[in-house]
Amino acid sequence: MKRQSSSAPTGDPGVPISLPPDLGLTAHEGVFRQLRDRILFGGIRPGTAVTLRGLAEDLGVSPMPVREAVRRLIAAGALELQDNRRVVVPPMSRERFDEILFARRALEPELAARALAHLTAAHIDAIEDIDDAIDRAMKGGDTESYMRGNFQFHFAIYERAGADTLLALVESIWLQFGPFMRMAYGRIGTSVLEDHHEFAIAAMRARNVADLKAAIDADIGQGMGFIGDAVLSRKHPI
Amino acid sequence: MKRQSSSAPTGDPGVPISLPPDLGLTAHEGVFRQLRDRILFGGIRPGTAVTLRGLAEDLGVSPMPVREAVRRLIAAGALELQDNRRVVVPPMSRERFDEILFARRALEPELAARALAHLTAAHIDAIEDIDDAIDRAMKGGDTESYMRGNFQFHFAIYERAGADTLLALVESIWLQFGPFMRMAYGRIGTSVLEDHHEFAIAAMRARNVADLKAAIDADIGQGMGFIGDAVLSRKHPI
DNA sequence: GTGACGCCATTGTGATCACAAATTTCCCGC
DNA sequence: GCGGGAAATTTGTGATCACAATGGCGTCAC
Repeated sequence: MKRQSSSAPTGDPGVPISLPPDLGLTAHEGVFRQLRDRILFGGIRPGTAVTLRGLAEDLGVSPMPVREAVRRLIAAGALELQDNRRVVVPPMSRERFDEILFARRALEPELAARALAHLTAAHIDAIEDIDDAIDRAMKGGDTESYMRGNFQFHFAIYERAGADTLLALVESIWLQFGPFMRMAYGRIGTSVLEDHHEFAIAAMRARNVADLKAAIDADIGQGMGFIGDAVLSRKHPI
Repeated sequence: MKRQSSSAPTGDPGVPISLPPDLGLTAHEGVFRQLRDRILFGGIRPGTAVTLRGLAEDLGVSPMPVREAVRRLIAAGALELQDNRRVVVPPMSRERFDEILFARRALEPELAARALAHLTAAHIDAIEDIDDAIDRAMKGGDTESYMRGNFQFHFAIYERAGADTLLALVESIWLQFGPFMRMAYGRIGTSVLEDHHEFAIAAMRARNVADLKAAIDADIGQGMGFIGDAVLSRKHPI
């Protein structure tokens, strides 16, 4: 599926700014991934409006592919279309936070369990490398790298389950609490975190399903507890 | 949010066919609901291609709002965009079916449990009315009404939980197995069904959370078992 | 100084046009 | 009769234009 001829009918040189040049995917798919990453890793603050034309200019495309990407993200719950037709990252509430926590604990340990049989030693080594990078980012206070690493750690496991339908549900959930991870880490810092990734890696090496599910569950509880404390304690929950 | 002026620039009378005249929602929202219902209640056979222009003509709008509605449904997993750019209802596989079953059992009993506290006697009466309608449809062999009733029964309960995030996940899941319900009932008929709705109603009246969760879980197991037997036993799974 | 009213820019929505890829159709050659 | 390739149609994708609604901003009255 090649990209269109990028004719750039206007007189300007037509240089896309932050979108990778081509890569053989459609414009709207590229915009979607770019936008998804921004949301997932805290690039968009909750409450601030996102405009189609603004994003289109940012990414060097027409508003059209942006519309489709935004529509997808709205369907995933990552963005919200307000009554005034403003598009924003929806605010977090105690109720919504609780639902997200429940869904994560209901789905992610199962996904990890299903992945275990398909994980080779090489896979586990790669996952441990990701965890090492997370540790370095944590020590260095690099919030962005920490969040990217944490996402990679979890999904490197989940992807091996070969359960795309469940994976899509979990991705949708991550998109909904992603923006608030950034807010939490920004407020408190990453140095105080102690995740349960080591336990998960040990359980994977030991091929122990119960321990792996417990480690993932504990990691979710710890991480979400941290976010919940930081975000929901505010007077104006935003 | 009013609809646009519907100028109908072509010479034809411009009569929308199956879309309700206005109702104060955007065209793309109307198309979305129409299309969602078709998918949910078996109006679109898996594997058959859905074209943007074709649907637009059917619904009396331009291809534009159809694009957005289709994009939303693709994001929800209800439709699939193949490599050849064809849009279809994705086929069912044993693996995907198993994931859907797991997700339903993980989320729906919880949703029912959370709804219980908010259910008034009047709500339960209304739900029982829906179940009566289901029984009539079942006796009469009216597959369409049965499916609509079954959907209404479950979501009349789930909606009262006030858990929109979880509800959206469950809606996405229903969209994915809906088309195959029709296939199953079409092959075997609705008369042999015996759901667990009565037990669920009794548990709601008794305010018994555990029984309600058990009834919903049993209903899911029975219904999905029926669909699985009918759909996955085919030589060509489609 | 302060409030309200009106004007203008911005924004999402929908329609139409253009284009390339894919599919179908049709015709010719064997 | 039957396969194969070229032409024509169909289809998704992207861009541009038009429009109504919303928000922002300045101005004027008091």
